Amino acid sequence: MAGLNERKQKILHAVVTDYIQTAEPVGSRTISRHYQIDLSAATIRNEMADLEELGYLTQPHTSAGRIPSQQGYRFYVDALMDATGLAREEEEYLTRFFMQLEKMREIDQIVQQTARALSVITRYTSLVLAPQIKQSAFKQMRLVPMENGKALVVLITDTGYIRNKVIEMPKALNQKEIDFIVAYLNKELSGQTIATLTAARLRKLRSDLYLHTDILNSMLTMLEQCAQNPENRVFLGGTSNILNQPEFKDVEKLKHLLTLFEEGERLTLLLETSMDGLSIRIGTENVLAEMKDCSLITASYSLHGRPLGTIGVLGPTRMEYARVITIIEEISQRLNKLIATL
Amino acid sequence: MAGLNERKQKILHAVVTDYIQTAEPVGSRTISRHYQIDLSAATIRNEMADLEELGYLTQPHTSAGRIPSQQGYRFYVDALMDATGLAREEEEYLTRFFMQLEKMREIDQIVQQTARALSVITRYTSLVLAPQIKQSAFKQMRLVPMENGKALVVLITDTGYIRNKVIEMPKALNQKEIDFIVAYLNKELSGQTIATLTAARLRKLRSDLYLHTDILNSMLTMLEQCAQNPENRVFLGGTSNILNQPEFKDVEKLKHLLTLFEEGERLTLLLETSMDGLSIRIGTENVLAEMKDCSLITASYSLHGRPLGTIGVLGPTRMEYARVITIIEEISQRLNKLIATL
DNA sequence: TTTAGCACTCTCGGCAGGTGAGTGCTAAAG
DNA sequence: CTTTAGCACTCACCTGCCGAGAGTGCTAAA
Repeated sequence: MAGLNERKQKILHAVVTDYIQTAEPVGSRTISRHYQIDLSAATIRNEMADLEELGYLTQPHTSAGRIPSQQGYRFYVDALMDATGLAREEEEYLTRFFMQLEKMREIDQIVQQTARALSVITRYTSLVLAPQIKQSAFKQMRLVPMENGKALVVLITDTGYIRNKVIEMPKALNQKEIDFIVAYLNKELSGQTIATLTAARLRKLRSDLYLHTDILNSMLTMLEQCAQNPENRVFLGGTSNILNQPEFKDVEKLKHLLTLFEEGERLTLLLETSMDGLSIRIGTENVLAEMKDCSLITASYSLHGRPLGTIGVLGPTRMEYARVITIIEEISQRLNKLIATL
Repeated sequence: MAGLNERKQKILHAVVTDYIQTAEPVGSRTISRHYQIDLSAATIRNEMADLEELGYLTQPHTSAGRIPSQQGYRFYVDALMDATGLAREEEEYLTRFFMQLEKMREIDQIVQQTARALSVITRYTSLVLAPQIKQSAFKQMRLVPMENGKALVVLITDTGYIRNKVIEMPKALNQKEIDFIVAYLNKELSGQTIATLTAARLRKLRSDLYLHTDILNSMLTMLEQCAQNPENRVFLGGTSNILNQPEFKDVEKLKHLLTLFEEGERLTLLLETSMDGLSIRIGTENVLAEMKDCSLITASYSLHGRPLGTIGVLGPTRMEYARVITIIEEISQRLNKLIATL
């Protein structure tokens, strides 16, 4: 498998690079002229025939140039690709962008804006997965009395979520009682994730606060809803960018992708399976059939080492891997820093 | 202009109906056979030639059938179209959907879900404009002290927005002072829209509460942000539905539309100009150049007679006008009722 | 082992011819 | 005067064909 001598690697590198730029099958002549490989077209032809037999290249038809196969891209990404830095204008754009972002305190907005920036800067479609409320830790919970027997429950998590819910307040409570309940809940729950609210734990809370069962129930209902309701956590950016790729001039393919983009649950699942560091899925390495002609590059972002969500870029298999990887890693790092300050 | 005798109207009606269904140019034979018009194809041909000369029909090329012109659709919508009721399954779907919706109390979610339902049921792309915070009236404002010198401002509007902002609390205030400030603000502002907060009004508030300038400033900052920050208020549903329309098999057209879909500000502007009852814009009647081959049907929804936002359906000019209009009117009415209960 | 040369293959664009749907016009029928 | 049948005509679309061009594989020489 790794049995590619240096010359073959050079040629494969040239083919991939060229094809990524032009989207046209690459011929032997092109390579011998445009790349620093001092070999004649004929020699390169022989090598390319070998590379095809080994599975790294394919021919769309007999008398066309070669294009990288999925295996070819994989080898390129694993062994050949040269790391690139951020371009200066990219760097500046990001700095400006994150300065804007610091003003926002709510994670929803941050995530949505990140998706936008990611697609603008890469010129591909971006997918961003927001943190799961369920896996977020309590920071604070508050109860705000309102008029006509209602009250507002406010929940703030360490991941930057602020969630409100209006509840009925079964009987009038004075401020002292409210303070007591809230203080108790905060003491008990602070720092724990919502998912750890097991039935046993709930029983304990209920018995500790047996004097205020009604109001406690209402507040806990909100938590349960947060734990159960799987709200849409995926944000897209630059959907129209796929139309710039010649491989998607076919309307049928497009339809499959655009339809997928509207299926929040499946996208969530997809991104949840990529929560560990950088991941590159090429073509059929993607589980979703709709993405068999695409590559997806993802990186996770985290708070205190705990992974919260994923940012990703989707493009054709003919993607500018090196550039996108650099950008994604940069953004995920900056996002980490930002979230730590929430 | 209105000089169409009954026979011509019947024929125009038949052409539009047929073309809406098939998307193929309609020939004279088709009409004479499939519609209750007891005329030979030849007669219909003559009438169709007249209709073309009058501008209601066009021919894609000399020896093809006729398709309605923009003017043809306009006449159809204004005079010919027969009103249809909701299909039973549509009715059932809507009832079920709005029962779900009643559980949600926040307007953002309601609006987003409405966009989804609208696109599912019409099988076109839907656009929904959420109420403007600025034009919403205060219901309540609250200040919740938090640890380490911070506090949470909560704003609730009559349109169902709940907005939070964490602010610095300049000096420690006791509960009594907080209660006083909040009570005063609520008394002063209740029932008024945020946009009415003129400079003069703000001055009065500041002088009335001169003892608490710092905290007041922080709270008012939030209101100013609500008034200024034009957040994205447009929600889309069923974007991929445009791909089912044969008129959009051309990737270039698609690109223009999809790009437009990402431009929130322009969409907002578009929908804001349709805030009065039902509106039907056919082809170039739409201001946006990207929509010159589309029709947009919109209806506004309101609270106590005050229009809050718009729901709309976007399709090709060859749209099922009657069906879509019925659905849009139904949904906007149900939405009105729902919002009144918030 | 590399390279030059050459025949071969395949795509693509343009062109010709046939087909079919639908028209406009004319003249006869009502 | 209106309607209808008939017929020639037009145009899109499909098919097959041809030549050009790009690129290959193979062979034989360097």
